[in-house]
Amino acid sequence: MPASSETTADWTAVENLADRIGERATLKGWCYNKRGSGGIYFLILRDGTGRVQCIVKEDAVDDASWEAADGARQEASLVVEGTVSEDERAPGGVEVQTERVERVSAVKSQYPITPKEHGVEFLQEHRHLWLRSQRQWAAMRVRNAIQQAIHRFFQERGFIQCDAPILTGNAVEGTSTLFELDYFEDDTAYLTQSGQLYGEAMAMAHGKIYTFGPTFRAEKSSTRRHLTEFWMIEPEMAYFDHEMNIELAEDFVAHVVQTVLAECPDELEALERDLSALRQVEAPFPRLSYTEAVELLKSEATSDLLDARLQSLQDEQQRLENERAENEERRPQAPKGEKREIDAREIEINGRLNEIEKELRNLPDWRRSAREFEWGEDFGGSDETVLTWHFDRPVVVDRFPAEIKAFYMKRDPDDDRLALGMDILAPEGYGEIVGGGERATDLGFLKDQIEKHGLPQEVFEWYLDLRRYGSVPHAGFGLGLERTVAWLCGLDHVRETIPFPRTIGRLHP
RNA sequence: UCCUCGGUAGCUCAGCGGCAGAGCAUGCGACUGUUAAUCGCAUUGUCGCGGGUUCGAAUCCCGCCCGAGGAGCCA
Repeated sequence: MPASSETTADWTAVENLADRIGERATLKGWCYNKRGSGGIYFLILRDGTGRVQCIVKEDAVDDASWEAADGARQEASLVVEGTVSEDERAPGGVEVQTERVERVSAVKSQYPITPKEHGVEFLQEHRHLWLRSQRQWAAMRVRNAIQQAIHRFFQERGFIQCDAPILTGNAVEGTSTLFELDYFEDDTAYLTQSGQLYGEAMAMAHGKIYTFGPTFRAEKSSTRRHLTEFWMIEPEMAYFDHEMNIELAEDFVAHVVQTVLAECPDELEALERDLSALRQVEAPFPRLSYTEAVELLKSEATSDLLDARLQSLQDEQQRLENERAENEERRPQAPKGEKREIDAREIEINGRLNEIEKELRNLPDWRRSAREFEWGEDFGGSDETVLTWHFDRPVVVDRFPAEIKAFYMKRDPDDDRLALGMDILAPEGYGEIVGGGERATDLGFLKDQIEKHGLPQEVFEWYLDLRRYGSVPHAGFGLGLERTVAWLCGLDHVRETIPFPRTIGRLHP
C-alpha cells in the first residue's frame, strides 16, 4: 500500500520511516522480536504499518530505557525515540538508533504465539492474537486493498452501492442451507444467502448497482474453500445481456488483480506469493461452454495432466524421504545449532509429505470423477481444480444445463436445455470465485420455475412485480471475497482471509 | 451424513509392547551488529477420555470426544 498520511503529529508510522533518514522520530508499537549481544539489543518493533529494527546500546540510553529494552518480551508495548538511519545490516535497510525506550505495558505472561511454527487448531483458538503475525497482517492488508479496488471499479463505472437485507423471508435455493430465525411472528426469517433478488429490484431503480455484504450458508462443508459466514459482491445491471455480463466480470477480476499487484508489493512478498501467475491475469479470459468443459474433463489431455501431476508428486515424495533419511544419519554427530536446523527441517518435510500423501490419496478419486463425468451433472470441487490446471489464468465456463442452476436463470435461446449462466474459476485450484448470468424476464416462465423448484410463490410476488412493471433484460454476478483474497494471497485456506472466520465448528473467538 | 488422517511438555513434533524424549519457549549466566542471533546450565507431563488384552500399554484392540480435509453441497 502507498504510504499513509502521518497518523498524528506526535509520532511517525514505521511505513514512513524511509522518507525520514537522518531525522529524529518517535515510534509507538509492540515488540515483535528481540535479539541481544552484551550491551546491545536489537528490538524489532511493529506498529501495524510495518516493522523496523531499533538498535538499543547500553551506553547510548539512560538506565530506565535500558531496563525497558532488557525487560521487553514479545508483544510488550513500547514507545521508542531515536534517529532514523540507513543500514545494510538492518532488515528492510532502515533502522532506528534508539535514544529512549518507554514501556507502555508489560506482557503479563508468556505470549502464546512465538515466531515458530504452530498448528492450525492452536492458531484458530488464538485468532485474536494471530492477527498480529506478519502473514496474517499482510493478508488483511490485501483484503483491504481488494475491497477498495472493488468499490473504485464500480463507482468509476457509474454503479451505485445498494445493500440488500441480511434478514430475509425468501429462501432462494431451498431452506436446507439457510440459518433460520424465529423472531418474526408470522414468518420464518433467514439469514441471507445472496442479495441477488434484491439486487435486481435495485437495478430497476438505479440501472447499475452492486451490493457488498455478508452472506450465510449453513452447509455442512468443512473444506479449505468454505466459510459459514462470508462476504459477497453482487453487481446487477439493467439492459445487460449474458455477453456484456461476462465482459464486465472479466474486466472486474483483472482490475482487482492488477490493483493488488500495484498496491501491495510488500504484502505479497511477506506472503511469498508467486507474482508471475498473477501478472498474467488480464482480460479476456479463456472461455469454455459447459459442454466443452465436460469434453475437456473427460479428454486424454486431462488424463495426461493427472499422470504428470502424480509423477511429480511421487518424485517430490522420494526426494524428501531421501533427505529425511540423510538428516537422520547426520543428526547424532551434529553440533547443537545444526541439530536445531535438522529438527526444523524434519518438521517441514513431514508436513509436506503429509500434504503429498493426502493429494496422492485424492488423485485417484479426482481421476475417476473427471473420467466418469456425465453431461448434466454439476462440477465438483476436484473437477473445477482439474479444469483450471489446463490454463494459466482464470477460466470462464458458461451455458450450463438449466436443471443445475437457479430458477431465475434465463434460458439459452439456441438450446432450451441450457441456462445463460456463467462461472469464473480461479487458477491454481482456488475454485469458483464468480457465478452469475442473465436473468429470466418472462413472468409465466418464472412462475412455472418457482413451482417446479418447490418454492412458495407468495413470498416471490414482489420479485415477480419486477417483471410486471417495465421488465427489461438484465444480468449480474456475485464474487466471493474470501476466495478472491485466498487466491491473490496464495493462501491454502479461506479461514486466513477474514479477521474472525466462522466455519462449521467454530464460533470463538 | 460418509471416508481418510491425527490428538505425547506452554508450542511444534519424534517415540509405536520394556526407564517419558528433542527443538523452541521460559529462568540463570556469557557475548557491543544481531538477522527465527549464538553458546553453557536448569525447569517442564492426566501420552484426548473410558474400557479391554498383556508380567508390562503412549505403543495392540473396542467405544466415545475433539481437530484436520476430502466426498456431497457451494462463493
